[in-house]
This record gives sequence, C-alpha cells and structure tokens, in this order.
Amino acid sequence: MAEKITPRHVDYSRWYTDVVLQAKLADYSPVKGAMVIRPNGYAIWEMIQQNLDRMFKESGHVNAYFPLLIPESFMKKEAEHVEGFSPECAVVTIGGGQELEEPLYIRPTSETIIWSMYKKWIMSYRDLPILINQWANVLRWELRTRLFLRTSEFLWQEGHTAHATFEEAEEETMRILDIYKTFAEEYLAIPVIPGRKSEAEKFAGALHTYSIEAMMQDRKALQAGTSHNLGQNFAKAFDVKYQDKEGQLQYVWATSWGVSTRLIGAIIMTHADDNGLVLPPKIAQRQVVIVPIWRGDDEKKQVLEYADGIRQELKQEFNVILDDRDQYKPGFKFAEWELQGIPVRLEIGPKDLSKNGAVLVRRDLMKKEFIDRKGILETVRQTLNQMQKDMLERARKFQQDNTHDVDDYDKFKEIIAGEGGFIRSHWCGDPACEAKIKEDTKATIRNIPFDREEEKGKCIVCGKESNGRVIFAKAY
RNA sequence: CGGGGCGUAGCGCAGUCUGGUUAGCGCACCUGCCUUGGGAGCAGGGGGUCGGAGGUUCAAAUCCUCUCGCCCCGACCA
Repeated sequence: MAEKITPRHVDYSRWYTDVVLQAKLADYSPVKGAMVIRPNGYAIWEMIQQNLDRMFKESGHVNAYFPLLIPESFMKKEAEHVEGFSPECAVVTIGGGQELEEPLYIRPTSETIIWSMYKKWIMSYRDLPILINQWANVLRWELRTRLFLRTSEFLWQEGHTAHATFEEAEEETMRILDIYKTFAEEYLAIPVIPGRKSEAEKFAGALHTYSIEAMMQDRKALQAGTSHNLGQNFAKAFDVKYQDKEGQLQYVWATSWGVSTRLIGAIIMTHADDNGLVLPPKIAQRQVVIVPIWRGDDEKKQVLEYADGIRQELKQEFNVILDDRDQYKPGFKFAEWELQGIPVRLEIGPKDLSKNGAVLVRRDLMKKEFIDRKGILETVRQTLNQMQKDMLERARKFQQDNTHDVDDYDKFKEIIAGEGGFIRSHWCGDPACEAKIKEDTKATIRNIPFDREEEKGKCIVCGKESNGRVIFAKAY
C-alpha cells in the first residue's frame, strides 16, 4: 500500500497498471495473458451486470446459457467468421485421455453454437423474434494482453437475436446500441460516439457493425461496445429458415452484440487520477466510507458511537463502510480509500462531534467541506448525484476539447503523431484510403457517427468527393 | 513472431562485472509499547531449495552450456 502510483504524465501505461494492481481490481495469474479479477474489480463487473441486465430485460430480452465448447465443423461453416477467429482460438483435442474424433473449440464468441440451436427452435414466423442474451466467458488467444483491456479470457455478455426481416434486425441492432450508449453515459459517466464501422473494421461475418467509441485520458479511442447486424449470413451457414405467413420459406435475420470487462478498463482510463481509481457513484458498490478520528479511549468511544449513528442513517439508502480499524491512522485510510475510488468519504472526529457535523470529501474533487449532521442523508444523496453528473460533463468536455476537424493530410498526421485525439475528416469511402491512413499513422476509422452532418468535402487522402466526416483515432 | 528488459523472502530491489565466513536492504507481515484531522515512531521477531537442469572449481546467486517463465514496446483484436 505504501507503493506510489506512477503519475500519468510520467508513463500513462504504467499508471494504468499501477491503478489496477494497487486498487486490487485484478492481479496477474499463473496463466499468461489471463488475469484474476479480484473482489474490488468483480464488484464493478457485478454493478455493470445488474444494470445492463435490467435494461436488457426491460427491452424484452431473456438470458440463457450455451456450452463453452464448439465443434470444429461449426466454426468452419461461416467463411468470414472462421477466417476472422480461427487464428486466435484454443482447441481441445484430448478428452478423458482419448484423442477426440472432432476437435472442440473454446468459444471465442458463440454465434455458431447458438445458430446451430436456433435451427432446431425456429420453424415459423410465430417463433420469431428470439431475443436471447448470455453472460459468459470467452477465450481469444491474444498475442499482447493488458489487464481488463485485452486478456485472453474475458467476461462479457453476448446477445444473439433472430428476426423475420432485415428491418427488424436493424432495429434491434440500433436499440441495443442505444442501450449501450445510455448505460455508458448515465452509469459509467463515459460519453460515447455511436456510429457505423467501416467495412474493414466490422465484425467477422457481419453485414454491418455499429459501435460506441469513447476517448481515454491519453486521447486514444476505446471501442466500448458493439452491435452487429449479421444479415442472413449465419442463417445460411446453419440453414435456419422459417415459414412466413404466405407459407414461403425464408432465411432468418440475425444480430449479435456485446460489452465486456473491458468497460472496467474504460472506467479507469476515463476517470481515475494519480491518487487511484475514481468510481462514478452509480457503479460503485460502496458509495460512502466513514473514517473516524480519535485520541484516547474515551474519544474513541464517543466518536465511534456518533459515527455509527450516521452510518445507520446513511445505510437506509447507501452502502456505507465505517473504517474503525485500529492499526491504521486516518491519513493511511484516506489514501487507501482514495486508491479504491470510493465516491464519498466522511471524516468524523472530535471537532465534528462538537460542531454536530462531519467533513465530506468527494473523490473526484478532493476538497474538504464541513456539513451538518442534520439532513446528512439528503446531503450525501445530492453530493453523489452531482458527482455523477460532473464526471460525465468533465469527460465530455475533455472529449470535445480533443476532437478536431481536419482537412489537410499533413496536419492530420501531425496531430496523430503528436497530441492525438479524435480527428473528424472527410473520407471518400474507399478502403484503400482507409488502409493508407492506417499504414501512415496507425489511426483507424473509429466509426461513421450517426449524427454527422451532411457536408460536401474532399477525402483527406485522395481528394475525391465525400458527403461527411468520419472519426479517426488511434485505438486500444 | 520481431525488438527491449528481467527472474535472489509476499512485493520492490542490491549483490553477479572481479567466485570466498552465516545472502543483504526497503516495504509488507507477527508481538509489544506508543500513536490517530493526510500514507507515524521505537523495540523485538518470522520468512530464502538465489527460476530450473547440467558443468567448471577446494569453493558458485556470481563463471560456462542448455532450458523454463514473466513484463514492456510493435503487427492482430471486445
């Protein structure tokens, strides 16, 4: 605990790792590329799950669970899909000491196993839509991993829906992207840009991929969620047809969508500071910590009694911890809870007792403020609400301040190589221009924003006509 | 797979170049005292097959050979 976090301006990458390890969110595991999610980190995942799960269910989705192992032949049925995922799959070839007749892939994603089942379940238009989600782990043999942002095994949710028409599938794809956006902004306090992925960046096997893109504190982009319109690709690969009202056989239309434990990385890289994690109140399992301060046994007794009264009151609405550990001094406790990102700290000592109040410190502002004992529940409630709003607005301002409209390719290259950020530039739509930019600068098209304005312009690379700007950035 | 760095106590490291009593330091941990409004102090204590295997030597953490593993940076990706 005495270890200091590497400041962001010294080494952003080290800072990130320091925060994850020291806030006890995760730890390196004995298996290369895999991590252990520790209780502090898992608590964040549980909050993500609870809230998203509720939002999915409110929009008509249900949960199910499909197997971890997928027959090799399934993986090979959709051409683009197998090409995209095969190189990064782990494959089981031995079971019960015997060589298996058919190797089993550990799922990198579940489209294939799920659509093999949908074939059994879908007969008629009356069976549609199917709106299934699953919370699961998946495995991708990543070459270079980073805690939460990219690990070989990760936790996520994957939705897999089946529809009668393209329009319905497209609608579903958008509905989910909207849920992701709402969740990211209202709960995680991370402003995101929703849009469509270019052909080069879309999911292996999808017709269209949509994403929400967030900006991290180092001005790089992080894809925070994706929603795919899979068209009829998987229905055709797995021969899933339904009979419509007219008695005609039709291929089913599909979507899939997911967010992962990567969101925890996004929270850190959006909000955390050189003192550690800063959790948006709505995603913090513990919103309030009370640090009592005393001198001698008499004071200790009085202070703890008073502090416990406050805890009881706040407990009605919030998860509160009273840190009465004897072996640590207050300063140590301040630092430790700051590291873990608890949104609000109340310091309660003899001075506060005599003035009938407490000292409140918001984690994001780190300013001490005396508050009255009376109405403390309301004060804390308002503080947390305000903090949630402020965090989103602060992140939004940062994103806006680091987004540039650029019409000159040299300037484009200069910004990407220098300060970074999001660049809004015209693009003709040609994958060759996109590839050239990636080669020259390592920046990619993050997405084509839904809310972009129609605007005549010239492609930043080739100068051909363009109808609007797309977002370029270096990404995680 | 390419480039870089590193394996010595739970963590972070020194010692290795130049071989030599009992392998050392900081943090953490345990006991006691003392402390408590920003990461306290004092005293005592526990904890090591020096990543592994082989070799050279009177003697190896240190030299030689092989090997295993990890981290960071790049190409791929939620």
